[in-house]
Amino acid sequence: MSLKYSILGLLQYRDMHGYQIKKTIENQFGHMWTINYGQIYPNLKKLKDEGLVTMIEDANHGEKGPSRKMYSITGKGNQVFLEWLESLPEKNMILRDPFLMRFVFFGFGDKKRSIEIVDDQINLYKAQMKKRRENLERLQHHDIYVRLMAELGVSMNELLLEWLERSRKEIGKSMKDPTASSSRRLWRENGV
Amino acid sequence: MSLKYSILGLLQYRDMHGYQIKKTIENQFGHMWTINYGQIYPNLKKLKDEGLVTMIEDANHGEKGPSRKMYSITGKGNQVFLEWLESLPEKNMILRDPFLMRFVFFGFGDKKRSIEIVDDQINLYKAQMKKRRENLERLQHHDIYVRLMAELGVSMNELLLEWLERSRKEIGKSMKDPTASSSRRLWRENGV
DNA sequence: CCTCTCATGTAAGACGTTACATGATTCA
DNA sequence: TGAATCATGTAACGTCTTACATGAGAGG
Repeated sequence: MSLKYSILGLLQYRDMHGYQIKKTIENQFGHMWTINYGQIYPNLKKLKDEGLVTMIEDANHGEKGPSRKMYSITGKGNQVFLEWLESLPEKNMILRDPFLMRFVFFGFGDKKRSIEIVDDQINLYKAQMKKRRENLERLQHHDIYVRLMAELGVSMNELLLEWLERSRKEIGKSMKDPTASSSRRLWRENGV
Repeated sequence: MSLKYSILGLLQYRDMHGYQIKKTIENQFGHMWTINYGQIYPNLKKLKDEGLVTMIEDANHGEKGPSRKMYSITGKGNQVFLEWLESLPEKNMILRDPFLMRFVFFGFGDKKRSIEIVDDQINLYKAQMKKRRENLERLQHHDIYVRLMAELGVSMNELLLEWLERSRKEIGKSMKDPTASSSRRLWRENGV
């Protein structure tokens, strides 16, 4: 997996603790990824065992808030990171979306309900859009790679919103036009 | 998970066997999803045990090729499917991409190598684009939902290609311009 | 006072991938 | 003759999610 390497990548910028790693991946990279502690902490432990990072208990932080464990990348970690960075990605993009999985089958359900669900998605992406635009503004003078990633996040969001609005209209149209829904049979006959 | 429900959805169109279900999900829905037999067959078994589908050994197929097991949706399966279809999606879109995960860290590696890896992605999406456009053409008179999904697949592909080409140029620019790479420090100071 | 954010972790279970086994047919 | 496609399945392994436990500080 690449989480391991992403952690090593973040530690190139500076030493970090687990909580910070999660926040950075989720908020700095275009708001495109999610990760949970169940992945972060075991991975940090493993990286430490493999000698790719070292851990420093953050003693002078102990007074206020919970104890922090800062991680630093080692020479070996650096080497492993660079090897990964320059290798070709093992896999293609993976996309999973419970909404889109439903969407394909909306022809079998109630149109009004479909529109409600689409509207829900529109609101979701509008909220996300706000975050992503703010994030992009904040990154204006940063590392071009991080900035480009943030731009991709915004562009994808825009595309999705336009597509959702268009889909909403087409569903509305098909509610009034009785001939539009008869195409199900064609697919049936077409084979796979 | 939604694979279970996607299978029920496909069985709304017509009876299918496992192999066919895989092909349909991969090729009919915008070439956006992948699935493997390790998911399909256990899921079919489970659906059968739950009484949501029934299995008919395809006897009159036995002469040529391996034995087929056709699955039909039951009344109960139909009911469960419709409940799922009209419920709100449990989760947001999940995107994972080993390429994008590398991309954010290209500032730490060799620029020439980065461009090679970007070029590789461009070729990959160009090939995918061809498939997706053909798929869309084939679906011209089909179910609007399936068609809209295919359109989304093409649009996303286009967006990704444009973004990759632009990124390629920007990496090239940053190779010549020494001031462009100094922004790493800013992020460091910015906190998380 | 209550909620949010900060901070670390584990255990169980769900989900997904890879690799293997098997074998016929079709097409170049 | 060899590769691709059709067809079904399992076992082992890896990854991811969810739920839990714990506790302090900040701000409204």
